[in-house]
Amino acid sequence: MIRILLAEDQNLLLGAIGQLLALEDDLDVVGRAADGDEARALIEQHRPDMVVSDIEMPGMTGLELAEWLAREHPEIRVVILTTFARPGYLRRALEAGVSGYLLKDTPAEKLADAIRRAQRGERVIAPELALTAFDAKDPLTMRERQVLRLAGEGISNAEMGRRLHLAEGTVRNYLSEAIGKLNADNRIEAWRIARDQGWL
Amino acid sequence: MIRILLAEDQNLLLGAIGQLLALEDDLDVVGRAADGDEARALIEQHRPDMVVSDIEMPGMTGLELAEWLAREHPEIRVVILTTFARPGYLRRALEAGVSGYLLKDTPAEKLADAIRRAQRGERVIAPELALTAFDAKDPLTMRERQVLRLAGEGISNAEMGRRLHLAEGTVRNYLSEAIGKLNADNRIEAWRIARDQGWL
DNA sequence: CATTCAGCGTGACAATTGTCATGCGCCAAT
DNA sequence: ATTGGCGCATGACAATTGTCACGCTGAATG
Repeated sequence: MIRILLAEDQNLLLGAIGQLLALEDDLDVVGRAADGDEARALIEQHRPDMVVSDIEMPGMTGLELAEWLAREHPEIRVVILTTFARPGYLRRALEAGVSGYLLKDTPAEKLADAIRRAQRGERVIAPELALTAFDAKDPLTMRERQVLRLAGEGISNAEMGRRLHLAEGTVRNYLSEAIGKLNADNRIEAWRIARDQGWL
Repeated sequence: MIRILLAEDQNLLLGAIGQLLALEDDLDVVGRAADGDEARALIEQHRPDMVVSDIEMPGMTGLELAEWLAREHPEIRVVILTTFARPGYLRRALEAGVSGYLLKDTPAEKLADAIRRAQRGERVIAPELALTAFDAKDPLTMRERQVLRLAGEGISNAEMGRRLHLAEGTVRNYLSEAIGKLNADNRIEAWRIARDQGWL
């Protein structure tokens, strides 16, 4: 019997796959969490064999959860289940030692099977992603990432300077660096590229 | 027996709620589609009592599907099931005469119930949205919408001018209009506001 | 049928954004 | 102990973006 904890912020999906997995007789869903912090609490309480988690959740993300598990409970396997085929996410997940990385458009029938394979020690990666895993490495520095994130929200250079305690010119410089590194033509394009790679 | 057709591009969710609904003995899932066009074909074929559809799908969106159903098969009820609490989406859905508008973070248990109520003729709206339905109406003109969409992809004014066969100054003007109407400070903020309202 | 008004289109000018050269400190490799 | 590279920080200058005043059209209103 594989004891599973689910973390997924979309309630409908949380409930639906919960029921789906509960129908399998070798799987037992011991807990359901709607965000990373709740997941962590339930993990301490139930000590499941495996955590199946979304990435983008309020509070602690699935990647942070995976990294925390690798440190604190390395015996608990992790399967990431996400909408986003972002290379940077996969890379980070693999670096956290996850056993699986599946996309939410996997057919439902395959999920239980993937979980079993992961539990047996196999590493289960969505085939669309297996290739792209090791292409580009994040070239951004912390400062560049900061300004890019803010730029994506439509914040002006002047305002960024104020928030980060930098001269406006400095902010412009980081943005320009980022735009250059990402081969973009402006901040918006740069932001989209970085986001799609999972670098923000 | 309520005969249902599901349209949802996230396969996992499509399969999971399909199974979930099939467990109810007064509900029958007669077809599953992964995009709007497939949904339309299956509707012609099966003539379900109700269509449960996502909004953002490749090809024909759920809103377009709802509008088409209102014209071609007004007897078929529509329930929209989406991630996005965007007022503009709800408004448009209601104008297409849908019977329900639910968010994907509804607990799974409530879904079947909402479907039954919708089938009985009730109009089921996610409570978070019931209020916001009739606040702001889309103030954008077609041109403004066009340039805003392109701006959101990081396209420069010059390039937009080329694509739309307009002088660069004209493009700048539409953007400026849009920024003004939306009370934004720049194109990015304007784009985000419009998108969050469901106006793009 | 005159008038008003909204949408489309434009260019001049102002403000913001992007690029580049430069300097500083730190650390790792010679 | 140097040297070279990288990240951080800045300002001058160039390019792009944002604002405004304006003209044109057609549809709606009186």
